Amino acid sequence: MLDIKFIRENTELVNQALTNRHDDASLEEILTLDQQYRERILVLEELRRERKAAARQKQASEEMINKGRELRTNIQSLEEEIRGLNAQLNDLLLRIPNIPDPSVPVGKDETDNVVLRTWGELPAFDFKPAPHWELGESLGIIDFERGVKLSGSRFYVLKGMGARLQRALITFMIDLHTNEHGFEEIYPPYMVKQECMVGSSNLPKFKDNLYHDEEDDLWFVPTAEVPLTNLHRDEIIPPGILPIYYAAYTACFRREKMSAGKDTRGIKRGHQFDKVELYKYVEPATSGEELEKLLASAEDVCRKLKLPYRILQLCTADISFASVKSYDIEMWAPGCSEWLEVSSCSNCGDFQARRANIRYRPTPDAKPQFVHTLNGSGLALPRVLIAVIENYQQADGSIIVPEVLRSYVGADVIR
RNA sequence: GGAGGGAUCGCAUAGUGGUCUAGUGCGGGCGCCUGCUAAGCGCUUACCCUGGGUGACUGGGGUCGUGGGUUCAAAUCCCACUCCCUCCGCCA
Repeated sequence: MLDIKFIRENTELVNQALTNRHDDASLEEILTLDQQYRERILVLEELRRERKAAARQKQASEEMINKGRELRTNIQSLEEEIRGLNAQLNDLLLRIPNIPDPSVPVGKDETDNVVLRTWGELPAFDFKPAPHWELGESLGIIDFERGVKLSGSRFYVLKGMGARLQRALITFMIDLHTNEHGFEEIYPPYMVKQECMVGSSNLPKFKDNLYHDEEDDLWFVPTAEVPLTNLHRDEIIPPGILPIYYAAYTACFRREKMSAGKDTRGIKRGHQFDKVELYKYVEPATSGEELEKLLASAEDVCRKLKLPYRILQLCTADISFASVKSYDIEMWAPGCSEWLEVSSCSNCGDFQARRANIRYRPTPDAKPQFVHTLNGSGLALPRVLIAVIENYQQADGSIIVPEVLRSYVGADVIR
């Protein structure tokens, strides 16, 4: 969420940001509401001051009681009006996206993202590389039909070495991030309360993409970013604690309403998938460099797996709602011959911190201020699984297990 | 799922309609005193919104788990919700 004061004082800048993002939200109504709200508050406070002063008198005369009745009526109707204004204002504010950093290229859609660099050699095969859905079925490690039988389209079952390979990847990633990159491992709930979804910017705008349990009003996390953001919701972090680095493995649940019909083949886009997520709470001045470090931590996974990848700088139209600046990591998948997004690393500035009310105290006697938060996948499992299967495939349909995974998998080759 | 108890400043607690402008103790901070790692004394101690002043500062309002309600007046009474505790039942 943006600071209403900031919007008030930098309306042009915010409007420009909305234009650059191709977001159709409007500030006009917000500014009108804000002005009304503040005018009414002033009147209300004066009435309350009168009531307070009167209530301090011990004895109440008939006259005072009558005057008090009148005050009460006025205060109540004013309070109701202000509540309404505030609710409207808040709802609109929650739908305004973050302002992109000036270094983010202005673009109209994802085709304006910029490839910053590419790492590794694209593998050369002396046979036609197969897509993972063919390899997965022939090796008996991915069962699409039974996934559909259990849960419908966009669900699949991993079997035997397929399940094991995924579990190996998860463990490998968490070990890497906790042992070498300074992250603390977190195992969070997969279902959270509504206010968590608001704090991490998933609600109200992206309701359609979330699973929701009606009976207990719990929301299924679409990413561990949600619980990790809310871990410190409504907290003031004491001096000397930041930066905080968290790594969490969770399943992720997405209805994929916005991507209906897209990527229905294989395991690229399911309703349920696994992900190792990296998350940082940092001091505002450091968030720029922390984003670069976050990206490096995620990249390290690709390098250790020896999988070719490239780094994209996302343009203004493609960075996520809460983001100031984002990089995507895409791995090469020779079977389906496309670059697969395996990670998106974002600096959210104080956007989520303001929504979730996460502050820190720079020094013991300083006023609390909002932290900056960053998130990035490290990495998303199904697509890494695809990349491993397709890049490490051999002519006979077997898959070589990447060196760093062998101790976890307990085999050199999956056949 | 059933029955009961509870949520007040960092911690512990007092407060059952106006004397609460929320007290006290501990802890924290600042200072004073003192010939000695102690003790004592004084002051101070959260957050949000909104105004004034260049500034050191300062005015107003709100917050006693959350949201409503009753009342001239609510920490206190009523309703709903959230969370915690105790007991019973069920349970991987």
